[in-house]
Amino acid sequence: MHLTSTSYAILGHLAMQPWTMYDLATQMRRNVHFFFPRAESQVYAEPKRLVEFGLAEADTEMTGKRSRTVYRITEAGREELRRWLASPVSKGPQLEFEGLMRVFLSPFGERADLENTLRQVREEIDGLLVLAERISDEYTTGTAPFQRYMLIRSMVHDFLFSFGDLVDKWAERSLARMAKWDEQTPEERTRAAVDMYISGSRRKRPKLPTPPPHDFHGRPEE
Amino acid sequence: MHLTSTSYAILGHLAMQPWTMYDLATQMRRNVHFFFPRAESQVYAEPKRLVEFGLAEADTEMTGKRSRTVYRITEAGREELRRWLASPVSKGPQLEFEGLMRVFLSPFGERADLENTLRQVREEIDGLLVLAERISDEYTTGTAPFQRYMLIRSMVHDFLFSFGDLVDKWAERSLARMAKWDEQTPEERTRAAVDMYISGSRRKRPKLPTPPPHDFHGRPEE
DNA sequence: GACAGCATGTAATGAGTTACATGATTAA
DNA sequence: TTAATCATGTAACTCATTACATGCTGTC
Repeated sequence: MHLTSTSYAILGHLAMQPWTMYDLATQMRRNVHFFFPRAESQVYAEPKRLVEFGLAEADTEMTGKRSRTVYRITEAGREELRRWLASPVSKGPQLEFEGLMRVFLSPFGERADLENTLRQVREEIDGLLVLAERISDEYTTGTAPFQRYMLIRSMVHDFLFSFGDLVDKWAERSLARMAKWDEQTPEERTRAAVDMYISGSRRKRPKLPTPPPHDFHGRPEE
Repeated sequence: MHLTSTSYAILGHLAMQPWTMYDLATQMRRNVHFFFPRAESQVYAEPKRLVEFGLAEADTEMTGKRSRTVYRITEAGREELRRWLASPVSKGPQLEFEGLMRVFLSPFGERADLENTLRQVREEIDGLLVLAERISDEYTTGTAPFQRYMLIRSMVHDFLFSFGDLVDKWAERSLARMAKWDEQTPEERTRAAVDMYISGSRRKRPKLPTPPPHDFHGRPEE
């Protein structure tokens, strides 16, 4: 039996309480979608594998004519989950950010394209921010379904909100920087870029010369 | 012809200057690895496709007995790149963070496991921080090979450093929160979690009741 | 009577990864 | 002469995605 981290995500959800696959899909969307996205078809495939390995069991009930299969974790499943949680993390945070690739390559397009990209990034990240806000409300007002895990969920929320906020603020200040370009001399623009590098640095030590200025497309200026 | 965003990443690199596939792999690692990771085998497959579509051309030279194939972009390639840069972003930032999944599921394991996970996260993110620092130095001292793109590269750096810093700081403060648990009453722990939710919120409005406290494993306390 | 939501899938496809393989050149 | 780096791949796989398909149930 080979379990992927997707398997453990599902197994972990079953550790909270029994769910139908439909519920599992809903929970995955709500809980982990923004840092562990999986297609629904995956979510529908995994519980069967877990049953196959004896890590979960299925109970089928009837709601009128329609069947409902509820999956629940077994003791072996809990054991396996504990084992996994004690094992080392297999990889660090992976980011896949096409928008940033477009920023990186923006000198080969129009300046307006970069503005559009940054605006689209802000729109895209709004989904995360809205969900985080909603869940935050639920926990603080005591209406969240898993109130009992709040200690830990608040940590996850902390990360997610920080991330969403970072993306939004970054795009915002990048647009603000662009807006200033017109009224800046080439030297001022270059200076601003250097400052960016200096402020985004752990050891804040003084940096030395200022390189010659170039414009948006990378052409020498002055 | 169907180009993926990987194709455009390679095409975009060729827009800077001609490269061998080996160089391309090196550049991808240096420039975009942390927000657009691709296996080397991919990098070696793409240029051939670009040539096939007339977006790039290959020149083979000889270094002694060994052949070197240098790929360069064509006018059609630049055109296609411009077209892509003007098209809408296909997806927002995708995060895949197994470590956070482990945090989310930590109530089903030991507290020590969570500590280990957070420490491993800090170790993992160090690679990004180190690279960002190195490149930052190059640009500010004027020794970077693509100094002319500094205006834009500083935006990319801004994001990347902010992200790395966020991950590191988040793991750090989470460990700090855990360390305090022992000397806190259940109410204080719960209060701290609620505060986390409130501070990680865009509209800072007062929140209402404090729900009953639970311990790390989600068991009711007091 | 219609529509949103519940519930469960399959089939085809594909992009990308892992692991391996090979040999030349250059600097220490 | 040994190791690092240059240089270029292939084969097998696998995880996951997209798109589609079906039909029931409860509510407005």
